[in-house]
Amino acid sequence: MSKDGGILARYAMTLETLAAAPDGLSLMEVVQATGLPRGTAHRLLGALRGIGYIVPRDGRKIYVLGPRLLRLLHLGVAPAAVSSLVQPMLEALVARFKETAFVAKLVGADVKSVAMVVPESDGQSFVQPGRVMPVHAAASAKAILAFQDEALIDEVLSRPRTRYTENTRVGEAELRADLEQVRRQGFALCDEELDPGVLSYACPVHLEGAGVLYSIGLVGLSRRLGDHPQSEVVAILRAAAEEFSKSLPSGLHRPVIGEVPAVPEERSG
Amino acid sequence: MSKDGGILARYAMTLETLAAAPDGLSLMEVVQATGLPRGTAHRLLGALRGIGYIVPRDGRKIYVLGPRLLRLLHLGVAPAAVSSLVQPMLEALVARFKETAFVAKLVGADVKSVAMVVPESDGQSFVQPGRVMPVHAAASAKAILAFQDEALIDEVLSRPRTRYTENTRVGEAELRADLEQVRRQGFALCDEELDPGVLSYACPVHLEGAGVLYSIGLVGLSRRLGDHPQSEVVAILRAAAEEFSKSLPSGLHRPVIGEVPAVPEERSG
DNA sequence: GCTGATAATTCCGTTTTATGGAACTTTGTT
DNA sequence: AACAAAGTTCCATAAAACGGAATTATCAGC
Repeated sequence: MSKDGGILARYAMTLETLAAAPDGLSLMEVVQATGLPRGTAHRLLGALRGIGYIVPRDGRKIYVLGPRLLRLLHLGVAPAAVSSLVQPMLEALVARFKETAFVAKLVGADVKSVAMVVPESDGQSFVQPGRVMPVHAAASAKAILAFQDEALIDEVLSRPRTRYTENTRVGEAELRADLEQVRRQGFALCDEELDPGVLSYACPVHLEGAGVLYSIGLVGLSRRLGDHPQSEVVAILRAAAEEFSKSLPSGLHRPVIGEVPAVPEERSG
Repeated sequence: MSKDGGILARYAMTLETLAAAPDGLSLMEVVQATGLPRGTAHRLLGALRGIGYIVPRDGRKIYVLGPRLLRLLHLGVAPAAVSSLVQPMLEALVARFKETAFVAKLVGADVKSVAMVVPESDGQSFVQPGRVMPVHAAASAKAILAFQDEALIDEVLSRPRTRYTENTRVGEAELRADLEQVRRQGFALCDEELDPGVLSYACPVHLEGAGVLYSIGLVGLSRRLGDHPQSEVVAILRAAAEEFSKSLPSGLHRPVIGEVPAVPEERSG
């Protein structure tokens, strides 16, 4: 059977066929579109479903691209690519709070700031997109890390931590508690943990089906930013995160509502 | 030795390992990160490279995610997601020409309009969002189709074609010549081929490494739109296409050389 | 340039898995 | 209920993956 590509060629073809179909495809539609034999197409779809690259929609016979693939694609996108998307949102935040607004992204096991807008009033505080945020002392990093899987969290927490200020939290148990709190509350807060006198908030950006890869936040002097009620800041950041999420090429064609019951069947073996 | 996942599990693992490494990984790094045997990892990387999912960087021994994955991302993006992005650009075009401006996207083997802005003066429009543009009689469709691969062009040209006006081109040879001209000139022009008295221009949007999936164009009455010199219309549409391309999340992680200036300490959180 | 270590690549006999046509089961329709 | 169409399972055959070992390329340091 050796056509041109290798064994993966037909998987890739199948994925692209599904990607091109806004509402998903049934087995027979895939067969027609790809020219694969029925049994073969069925097996390929099963294998793709097995690794979460595609997902059955609604009932069980219509397939769409799945969350795992979406996440992979997001991870692969260069940070700079999103900066133009979020610029207007960040500017709106700055206009609202007169503080620096920024977006951070998970890159490998680091969290990097990828876009930032600074209020005109304090021009001295310049921006360094690409800066790696310390995971234990930056709200932006905690907001993202809290929603990663255990393996990544373990890896991150196994690294050495600098005590930047007397507020910096360096104990592993402390930090795990922080992350738990972030998960519960839906936002992260760093109060002079990185720089003295500086306060920062960050909200995770939940990508539909792809988990959390970005956070959006505010930084400013505790004296000023602290004047705003926490609930107000968080509410507005949450709204911005939601808007950001929607503006990203997140959603695949159809909302993947149903949960993915990870590896439901493993029979016949 | 069939572990839990299927045969694809290790490919997925490899892709995710690479996705987590913005600067790419060598074979041995992949081996270390995944625990795969050397020979196996080498073979997997070769297969992934064979289908364009990963790409060797610089020399030949560092692998990063490839353009074909990026294309998958764009294909999977719901058309509505881009409309907010292009709205400002379309409005600028409308302000400039006082004609309807729109963006079309390749969806499967069809070209659909996904966003448009109509000049206030005339409430009438010739394009509605979601409308499938006939591939043989719409500049927007030709601008996209011209840059697809032969298989897709063949498929599209094998379908029946309606003769909308006496200018409509239905002959296969004619249409192939049209596409060739689009490739040469970098834009498509339909002069009363779809609706009598209506002229339309469209330029392809070239996505970095992902080919052409969108076009951006103008439609209007021949009498009015025809008054503008073709070179002027095309130049401005080209500029808009370029701007659009840059605003999209194109670009996978790049062989960025000037990496992390590693600023010692600065404020932020 | 020589040399020694490390990474990359190729080899190849063995074993596992994919393959796809056909048979079978489920689903949906008149 | 009967029929048609889609979905699923079966299975002998053929093909490809497998991975350890051997080979070649790459690159230090001398």
